[in-house]
Amino acid sequence: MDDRERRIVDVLIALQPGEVTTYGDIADMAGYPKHSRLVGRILQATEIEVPWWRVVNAAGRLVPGHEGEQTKLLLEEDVIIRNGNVKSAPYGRFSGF
DNA sequence: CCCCTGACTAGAA
DNA sequence: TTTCTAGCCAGGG
Repeated sequence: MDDRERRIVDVLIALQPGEVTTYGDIADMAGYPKHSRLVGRILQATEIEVPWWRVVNAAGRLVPGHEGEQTKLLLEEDVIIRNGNVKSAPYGRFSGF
C-alpha cells in the first residue's frame, strides 16, 4: 500500500454518518485532484474497513451492483434517495438541508 | 508497448 | 435532459 492509497483511506474512514461525498471530493481531500478513478479502484480492492456506502459519483448515482445494500445503509443515516440517486444528505457533498 | 476496461468527471453537443 | 468526448489513473491481457 503506497502513500496515496494510505491518505485516501484516511479520508474515507473519517467520513461520518450522514456525510455523503463523491470520488472526486475524496481525491481532493486526500491531496490528489483528478484521481477520482483511483479512489473508486481502492474502494473496490481494499481489505480495510471503510464506509464505502457514503461515497457516490458526482451525479449522486449509487454504486453499481450494490444499490440495494447501499440504499438501506444510507436511509439509516437520514439520507434522501430517489430513483437510485442520492437527493440530499445531512452533511457532505450532497448536503441540502 | 498497445489496447481495453472501470465503484470517475467536467464540459460540449 | 441525455449523450458524447476528452482527460484521468491503475490493472490485466
